[in-house]
Amino acid sequence: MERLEIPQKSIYRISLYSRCLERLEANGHEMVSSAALAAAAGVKSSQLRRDLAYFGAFGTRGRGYPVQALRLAIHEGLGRAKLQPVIMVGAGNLGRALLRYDGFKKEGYDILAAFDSDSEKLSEKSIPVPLFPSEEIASFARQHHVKMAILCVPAAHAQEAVNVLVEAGIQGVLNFSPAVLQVPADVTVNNVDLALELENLSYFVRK
Amino acid sequence: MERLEIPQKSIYRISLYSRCLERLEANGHEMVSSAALAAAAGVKSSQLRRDLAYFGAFGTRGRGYPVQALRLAIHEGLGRAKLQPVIMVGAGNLGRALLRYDGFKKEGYDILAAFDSDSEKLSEKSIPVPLFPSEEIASFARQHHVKMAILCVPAAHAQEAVNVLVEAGIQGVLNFSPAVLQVPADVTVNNVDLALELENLSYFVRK
DNA sequence: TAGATTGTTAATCGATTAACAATC
DNA sequence: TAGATTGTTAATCGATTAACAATC
Repeated sequence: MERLEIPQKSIYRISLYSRCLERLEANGHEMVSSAALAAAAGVKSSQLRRDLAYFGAFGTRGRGYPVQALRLAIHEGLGRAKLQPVIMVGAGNLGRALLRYDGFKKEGYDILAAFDSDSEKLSEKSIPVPLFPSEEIASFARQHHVKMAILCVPAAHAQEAVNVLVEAGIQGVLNFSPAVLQVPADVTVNNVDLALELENLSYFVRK
Repeated sequence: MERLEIPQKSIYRISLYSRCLERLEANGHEMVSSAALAAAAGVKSSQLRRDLAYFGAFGTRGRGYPVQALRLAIHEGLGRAKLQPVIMVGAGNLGRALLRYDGFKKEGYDILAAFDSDSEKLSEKSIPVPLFPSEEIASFARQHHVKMAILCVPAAHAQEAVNVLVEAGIQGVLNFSPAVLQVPADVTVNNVDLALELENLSYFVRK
């Protein structure tokens, strides 16, 4: 089963199933049907079974899926490298806000350091990680084997910032800058555009 | 042209085009071709033309689109209510972090107040908006005609929180809680799951 | 007119879903 | 065995793209 052939949308859902399985396991469930797990994840049961089929056949006809074994199979299948080191690029309002958020660490992603081109910010005290000038991104990433970055720079500087990241060997970028980024095919960029999300919501709100 | 028939993915892209048009306009461009605008937004030109067709025909064959008129047509077509009031529900780490982010206001979304069920947090000083107990959500939303909310409560309390929001007449929820929410069909929930995004990225990073 | 580019159709592609044989 | 539920196929649905006639 070639990993790269699993569609990205399936990968998202499978992570969601994993989270539901953790909760079921914590509640002492040993087996779960595709119908029950799908309901917990908010999808159709046929979709769930199809998604799981990318990893092979783990269920037992007539009985369902073993909760723990399925969770472990998903972890194995996704090849998730827990405790993945991450760097934050851009320490403006959003970057600093996210640095204070503890949800990343809880999920196993450790933000090692932040970088900013504005040396004024280097004296900023309210940040829970070391803050370095942008020039040091490449050497730091190589030294600490960092493969993932969170990008929070102004839109106007996002492309040049991501160029530096690519050059530094970063392979995955979580981009909060409202900009369309060009990267080589072997680098993945996931965009989170907060203003766009609100704007989209407002379309569906009756005036 | 019935608004509700435009697919949500098109709505997202159209907002993106709008942003690109603003930049073109600021740079003094009067006309733009579908090819150039599509390149700026990172999509195919045929997709852009198809998206724009939902609003009618604004281009001129052989010449392209008038930048300002197209931007205005999009604003009109999306029916965007700028300066939309918003409330923040949940003032934990992520909620407080986002309250300090100024990107929402810049885009015309004004966070009027935050709500939390933990009365301990009510004395919290580092928040730039008033913080009230959760019991006051409904009366506040009605009084200030709030139709949109940002939800940042722990997963375990997300469903009960969104129930309160629905009851209070909220029609759009930007949900940062890692939970699958059930809402009536006339309420829109857009999910932003930061941990899921990082987890997804890590799948595409070579180990 | 010739060149350019839209608006729109038809073809393609990919993802979702229903259905059901396999089988515990 | 009878009932339940998977794994998988085939049908459906929806979104993307190529292509091109219309037309500035």
